Amino acid sequence: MSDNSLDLATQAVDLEIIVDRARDGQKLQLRLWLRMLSITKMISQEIRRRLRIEFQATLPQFDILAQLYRERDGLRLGELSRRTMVTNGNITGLADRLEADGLIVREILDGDRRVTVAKLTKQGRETFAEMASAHEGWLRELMSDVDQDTLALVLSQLATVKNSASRSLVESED
Amino acid sequence: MSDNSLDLATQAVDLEIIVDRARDGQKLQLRLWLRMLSITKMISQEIRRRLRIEFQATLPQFDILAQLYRERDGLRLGELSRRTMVTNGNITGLADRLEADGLIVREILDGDRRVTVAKLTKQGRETFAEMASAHEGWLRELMSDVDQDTLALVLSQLATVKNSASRSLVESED
DNA sequence: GCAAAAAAGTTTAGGGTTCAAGCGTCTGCG
DNA sequence: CGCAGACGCTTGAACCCTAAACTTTTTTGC
Repeated sequence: MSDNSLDLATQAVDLEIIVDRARDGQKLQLRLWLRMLSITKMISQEIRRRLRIEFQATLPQFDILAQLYRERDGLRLGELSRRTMVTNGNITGLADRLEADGLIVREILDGDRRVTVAKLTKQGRETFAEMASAHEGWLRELMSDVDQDTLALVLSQLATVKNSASRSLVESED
Repeated sequence: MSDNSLDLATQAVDLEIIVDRARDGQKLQLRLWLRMLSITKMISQEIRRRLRIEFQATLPQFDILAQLYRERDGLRLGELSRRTMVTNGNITGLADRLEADGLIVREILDGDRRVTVAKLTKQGRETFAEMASAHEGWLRELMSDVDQDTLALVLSQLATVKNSASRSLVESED
């Protein structure tokens, strides 16, 4: 179990925990991680496939449209990057393609010419509305064997996981 | 399911469903999906970052090494593709780079010259062992605020989600 | 005021991802 | 036998992704 042993005094204590854990059948963090990874890979491949076939769009594009859909006034590219967890440089190319497809427009903000704001066009709003509805249906379909109670439970437990990871990431920034 | 409402007769019916679900505070499937997506994105960005900094490796490369590590005799590229959920074409490039780095070797199978088998080199085994140990530690760190019972519970509930998605995918292949 | 620092986007280089098309290599069946 | 189709892998085109360097514009500190 790879105890990154630092100090002999705490070792004795830690060993008990380790033994208990070993008894339980192990590496729960690793197993949970691998399971989440395989599920999201499986589902997002399918979502990607359907978006491509039915809407000639990609998942990151859908993601950006979703953010803009609920912000009538548009969002600056940096904010878009933060919300979608996509790096800044990547936003540029995505916005280029969405703009070329006529789904969004880019406008330079008066008062600060460094800032670019992206917003949906009329066509962008209409197209996204269709996509979102289909997307929701696909998910209901993919999770149709899971009852509502379980869904709600997993949802809340995953909040714990998310908070743990968030905190860990913030704290390791020192 | 996919109610791309085509027909006015069914519309009225669908509306009731929508209203009921809205009352519950709904779209659990969608919310669960978005949560899983953001967690895996967050964690895998961090794992990627550390793999790059500490081992000059990428996550898919790590994934391939992991599969080969537990198969002393190596795996054919097609099998590798299936297990890692990476498309065939992609395996080629990944194997090219891993081979160039001296971590794996490719051998043509006697008896069927279409088949290529990849296996770890000595250096590959050693490097992977270090990576795996670090990787496991990172996950324990990222999930350190989640207690063991919760981990075990989420793990088992996610199995339900995974099975649902698997079944749904297989059945829609007709 | 003005140079230095910071902020917002873009560009670049190196991977990764998919799908579809291509090329050898087997194999089943007529 | 022989060859049509299946199989296993590689290639190519288009997109996504990241980090790091670079531009342009604005702010900050004297």
